[in-house]
Amino acid sequence: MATTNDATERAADVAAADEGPPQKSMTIGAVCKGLAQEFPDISISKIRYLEDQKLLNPRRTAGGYRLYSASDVVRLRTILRLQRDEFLPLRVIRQELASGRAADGEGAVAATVQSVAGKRKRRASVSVADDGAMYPLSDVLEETRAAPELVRELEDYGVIKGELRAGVHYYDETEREIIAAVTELARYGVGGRNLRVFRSSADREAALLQQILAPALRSRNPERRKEALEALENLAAVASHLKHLLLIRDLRKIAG
Amino acid sequence: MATTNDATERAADVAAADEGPPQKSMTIGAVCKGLAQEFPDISISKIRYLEDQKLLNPRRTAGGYRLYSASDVVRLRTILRLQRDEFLPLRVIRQELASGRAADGEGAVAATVQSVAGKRKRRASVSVADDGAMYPLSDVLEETRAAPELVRELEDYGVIKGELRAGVHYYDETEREIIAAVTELARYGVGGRNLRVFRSSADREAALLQQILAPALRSRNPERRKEALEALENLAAVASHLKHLLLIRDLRKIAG
DNA sequence: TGAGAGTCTCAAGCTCAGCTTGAAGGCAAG
DNA sequence: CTTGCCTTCAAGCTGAGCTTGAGACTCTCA
Repeated sequence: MATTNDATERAADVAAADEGPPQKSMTIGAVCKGLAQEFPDISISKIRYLEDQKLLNPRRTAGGYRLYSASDVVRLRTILRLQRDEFLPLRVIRQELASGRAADGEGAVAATVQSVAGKRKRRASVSVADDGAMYPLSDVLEETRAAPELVRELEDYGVIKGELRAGVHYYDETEREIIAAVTELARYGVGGRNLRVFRSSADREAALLQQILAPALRSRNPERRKEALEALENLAAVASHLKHLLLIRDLRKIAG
Repeated sequence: MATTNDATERAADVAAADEGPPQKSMTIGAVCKGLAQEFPDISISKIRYLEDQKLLNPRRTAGGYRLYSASDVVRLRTILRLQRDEFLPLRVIRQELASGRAADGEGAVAATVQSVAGKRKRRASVSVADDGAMYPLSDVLEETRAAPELVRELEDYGVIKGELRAGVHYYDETEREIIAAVTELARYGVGGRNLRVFRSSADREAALLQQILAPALRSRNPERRKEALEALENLAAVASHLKHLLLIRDLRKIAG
């Protein structure tokens, strides 16, 4: 794993956009550190492996050190995203990149309209297992176009909590999606106080599922525990689907 | 690999015989042979493996032989397609199926290479707009493999109501899916009485959405009413997603 | 009422993708 | 010249996704 520290300083301005045109290459350690927030399971050896597999091809110093340009980093981010969110094998990612079909979501710049265009639309499956990726508040606000006070409201209600690191609020993937969803609801006039309805039912359902799986979850046998966690994931998926169906059923009456 | 031969012929009508409705279940060998065209790397052991991984759950004969119904075969095809064309790992496919996000694309035959892209067929699995299709109880029971008393229980609880036509109970698409979901939950030990939790929260959320869209829904202007219905669909989708996220968030605490 | 094709379970094994680890050493900069 | 980051290369590890027997049972048909 990266054991850098002062290299971090250089890494900090991964996406900084004030420097002149060229030449802000980073060493492998800096790149790794810079991406660690979004991709917690990144590692130096993994980056090297990706190069070995012909997915990257950074410049080198005279002495043989890898030097990553900004676009190299973008490419790497794309690779990691395709791998984590779209479940594509490296062999396929290589082809997608080669055929120019890459297109990073939002990325470092612009980001007008999330588009994603005619790409494959598979959402990152939300799972009980947390991969640990964290996003700074500023990114979340920009991506979701959420009102800052709405985020505060959510924190006040205890719906999200974030994490304070070095003076910056960070949120995980789920929290980011919650913010996006609530923002969407707000556009239709569903205000913050109405969220209690959602929150309390989620709490009650979670308690129900917990009760059912409690014995297995408390088991000391890791095998059994793992099975219980998988069951939990499936139960959550089915339960959510059922809730959706019931809602639809109710709404149908309303709609006429 | 497929080791079938003429037995396949017999297998086709294993359970046909005297029953009225066309319930033609097939043995594993017949299923395998039938899918071999579209999926050359299918095999009997693979189908069994998928069941082991909780992706399939066919009926059994008294002697323990697996019997695949038409919908089992559809499900299997969907699994194989998601695996081959979308590169999804089984763990994710399981979730997609559990949450009803699957939806098979007609597909008939051939379709080799299937050049990615295209195919944006959005087939909204569940919509507020009812297409009116109805299914007789017998079909629903066979497809969902639900216990008949569970269906009665659901009717008693007012979760589904069905329709009585010529002495036969008919259910719409949504009701059928509700039955399937509840059956799935039952497999994990979530009993009928627990459904109150889901039902009441759905009711409350529906009431909330209705309240918000009431003016527009009551409008005499058909244009405005149509917009309101669309908004209702979107709201339902976002609300369901939000509920899912909140549930996940809660479960994460439980999981450790 | 067998004979024989088909199927069952269960445990062990196999292959490949996707990394990780360790050894042995070179580069960069205070 | 020392300290920490970097290099290559070979070997090893882990989990997903099956496959392969072994031994026993089931189903259909002559």
